[in-house]
Amino acid sequence: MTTARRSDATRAAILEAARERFAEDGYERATIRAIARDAAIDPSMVMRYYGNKEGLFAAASEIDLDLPALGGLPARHIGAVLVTHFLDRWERDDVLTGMLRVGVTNTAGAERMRAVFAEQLGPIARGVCPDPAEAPRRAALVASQVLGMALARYVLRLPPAVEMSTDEVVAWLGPTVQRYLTDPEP
Amino acid sequence: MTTARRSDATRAAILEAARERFAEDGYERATIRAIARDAAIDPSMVMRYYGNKEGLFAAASEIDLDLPALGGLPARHIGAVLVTHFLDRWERDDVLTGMLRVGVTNTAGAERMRAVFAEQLGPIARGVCPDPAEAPRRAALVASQVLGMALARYVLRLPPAVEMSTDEVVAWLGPTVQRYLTDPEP
DNA sequence: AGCGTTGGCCAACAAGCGTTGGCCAACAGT
DNA sequence: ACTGTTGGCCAACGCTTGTTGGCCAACGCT
Repeated sequence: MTTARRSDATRAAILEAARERFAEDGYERATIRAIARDAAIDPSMVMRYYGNKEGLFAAASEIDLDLPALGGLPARHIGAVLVTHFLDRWERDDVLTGMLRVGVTNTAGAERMRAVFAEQLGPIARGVCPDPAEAPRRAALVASQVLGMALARYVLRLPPAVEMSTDEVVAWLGPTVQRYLTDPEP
Repeated sequence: MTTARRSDATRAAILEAARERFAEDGYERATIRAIARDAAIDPSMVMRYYGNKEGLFAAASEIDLDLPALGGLPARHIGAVLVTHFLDRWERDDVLTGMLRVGVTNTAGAERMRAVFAEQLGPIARGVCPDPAEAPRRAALVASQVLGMALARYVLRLPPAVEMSTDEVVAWLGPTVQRYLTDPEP
């Protein structure tokens, strides 16, 4: 077991600043110098602790969608529950917005997103959709709608998407997600 | 009327190279030097003709979704027609992928996207949805699903989304878009 | 008290960026 | 043929970036 180091606070501060900057500015415009300034330390410390910018990004983008277990749930409510959860998760902090920003411009970021959805949304789809072999496709459909709304609402900020209440979003997207997961193939 | 200049070919070459680079790399990583190299001219020419990088981007991102007139169409096919058209438009060239990439990291890019969807998708929604006052919201919902699929399929390249045929995508997304446009509010 | 280890800053590097201004050849009008 | 205009390249500028290595103070152990 590893004992606590004196530098752990600094490491954490760097990571937090990095997450914020990556989320706000995307990979290229989030400079190590700006991150270091936010964390109130010298840029060289970032290098010392995380090797290089890619390493920092890898450390800063460990993402947990934190999806709920859907075990005892009535099958026909899954869509609404899932959309509700995604909205919550998206508004809790800006890690997911960051993932989206970085995934779009950076190869490593895109790879990370593929992994996150395959590992965390895939199993859920496998649990509820009619034919487990179709689970990846159905998960991708759900991802397309959920990510699309996140894009419109939190990144592009299309005014009508921003103005909708979370209840309205759930009412509109819930049935869509529900259909993608549980309806027979069209 | 303005007469043709000798430099028009160069101007066009720059614009084409710019579109490609912006689409592939996003705003920051699409450097003027790289664009000039692609167009086989000197970087300073880009400045001469387009003022600065922002001006070049503005000129390179004049976007036409080229949406069809839906006049005589049976109302219940609108969803499928629209999705089909978007897929076509998206695969015809990489202007839209570029718009997406840049819209995510660049303020001017996001602004451009808001304008494009408000001006080109808005009117269509106004024409077919029950209450014209709800048109912007419904257009935003359609945008969220269409952009989300584009994101998953052409930018993040989630494998299941890439592997689906266009027919399958239309079969799944068509009803969603249809519902967003014409169903009564939930 | 002495000494190795750790945490941190400073100064600098090479590379790449957007951008500028000057120079030269090819053209067009007279 | 002469001259003004246009199209183009070259070389440089000031700046920012990621990254490196050396130096110093604070700590923890014996």
